[in-house]
Amino acid sequence: MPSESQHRPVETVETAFDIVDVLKRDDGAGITDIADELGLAKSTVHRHVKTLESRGLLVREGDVYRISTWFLDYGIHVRNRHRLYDVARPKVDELAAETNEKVWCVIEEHGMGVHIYGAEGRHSVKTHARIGQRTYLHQFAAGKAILAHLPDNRIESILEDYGLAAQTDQTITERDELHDQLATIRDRGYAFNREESVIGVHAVGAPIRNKSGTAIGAISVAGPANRLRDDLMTEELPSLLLGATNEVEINLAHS
Amino acid sequence: MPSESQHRPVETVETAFDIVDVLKRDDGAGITDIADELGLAKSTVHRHVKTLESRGLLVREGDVYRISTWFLDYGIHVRNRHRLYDVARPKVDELAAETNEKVWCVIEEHGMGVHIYGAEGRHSVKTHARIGQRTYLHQFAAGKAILAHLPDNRIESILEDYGLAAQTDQTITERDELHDQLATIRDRGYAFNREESVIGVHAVGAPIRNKSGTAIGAISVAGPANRLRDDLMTEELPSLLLGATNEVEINLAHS
DNA sequence: AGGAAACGTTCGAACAGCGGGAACAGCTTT
DNA sequence: AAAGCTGTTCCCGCTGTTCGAACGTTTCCT
Repeated sequence: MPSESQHRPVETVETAFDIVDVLKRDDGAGITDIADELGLAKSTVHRHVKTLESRGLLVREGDVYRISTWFLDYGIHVRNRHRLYDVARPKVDELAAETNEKVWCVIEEHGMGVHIYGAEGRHSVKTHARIGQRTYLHQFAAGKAILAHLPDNRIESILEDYGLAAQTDQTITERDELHDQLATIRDRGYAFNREESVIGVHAVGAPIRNKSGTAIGAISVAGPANRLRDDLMTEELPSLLLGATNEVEINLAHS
Repeated sequence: MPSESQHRPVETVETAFDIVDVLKRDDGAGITDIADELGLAKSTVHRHVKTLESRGLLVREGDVYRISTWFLDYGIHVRNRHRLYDVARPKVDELAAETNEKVWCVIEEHGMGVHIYGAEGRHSVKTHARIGQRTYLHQFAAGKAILAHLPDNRIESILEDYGLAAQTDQTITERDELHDQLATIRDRGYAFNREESVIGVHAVGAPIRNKSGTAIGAISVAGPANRLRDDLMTEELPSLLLGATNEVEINLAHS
């Protein structure tokens, strides 16, 4: 996000979170492993780990340290306090019941899409996505719906920061094509995803905007490509989605 | 948890998490507020906040900084990777459907009970508890079920560390009474909570033990006191619960 | 069994870098 | 117009972090 940055970071804090990241990536590790992986002295890592452990942020489990459930406490707190969560959750549940597909609520943060709540429909695909997952905005329906409804300068700076990495061979990787699609999305008010993030999965996404028209999040419906097609994909789902997002926007304005 | 601790913590890391804690408690704050609350210089707080923000861990929202959804990512990761989660979740869902009450899966960590998954029954009370919530083990059914099935020395050290704080006027605050109850719980295999954590709420909890018999977590059913009583409370629910926890224990052993 | 390797842990010393105060800039308030 | 409040930047001094080496245990290997 920060294009330039003239500030000198607190390196000790960075190493602490580097350690946390290693423990997340490797799903638990010992002192020596961490030290090797980060190029730090064992004693340094040891002191950090003991500090984090004494705060309860890490848990020793046999011969490895793991991230503790304190992060779950922090994370759920963040979600519950988000202005969108309380308003969007019932609508997401409704949509899942109506469509029988997987429905996600996604918010924008630091130029990425974050899945904060998902509801299972009766036939919903066991999806790739998890709560908390971060995805590039150009790679999926909800993300494109958000991206299309951000101010132009933010769109540019996001594309500048993250580029257009491919997830499948259908992912948009050309700037021109993206801008064309964004214009279309702005026109009709919703976005499609045809195997652009996962092969075999289609999705429809619609933005949730604040009073000034800027997207703060989106709701999407995802399902198998062979079920989400024709009128269901192009007419029914968009209409259901827009109904839901409109309600959310109204409730959001009066809260 | 650490009764002794001869190690000197990394103070810079502690202040970083102190800041995170303030932002969680106050639900967002400015630089000056944080500095005042922690007794630090504004410049110090500023550097820390900018460091955390550049990592994406904080988000600036108007004139306050907030904790970001990265913590949700960390937290959900912790939960998903927990050996109990995958095994217990379907059983918790089943129990909620069978009993129509609120069902929780709780694990032990650092001598406290952490709610990692909850399922709504059709009539379930909108409960106090949230995912990620930490509760003293002596204050609720799942906690007492866990506590009863820990090694004696761990029980002692936990009571030493946390004491017996009251949550309601029914909470156990006497050591003798607690030990009596724990013995009973060990005998019959499950625990009751009669308005000990929330007035008007009863619950039944049963432990989930590993091969060596030590509890690693518990499952509980909670509901209004006037519905959870008589045979339902003392016979039916315990029997359903024990069926579920036994299955979980078996699946846990073979995974 | 015995030895070696690998682990987490402790210690002291050295200098990087963290913390603090004061000054600056932008904004609203009075 | 000026005074109050922000967040931000600078630089200096000293604290506290880092590292390497050595210790004590356990595990693995031959």
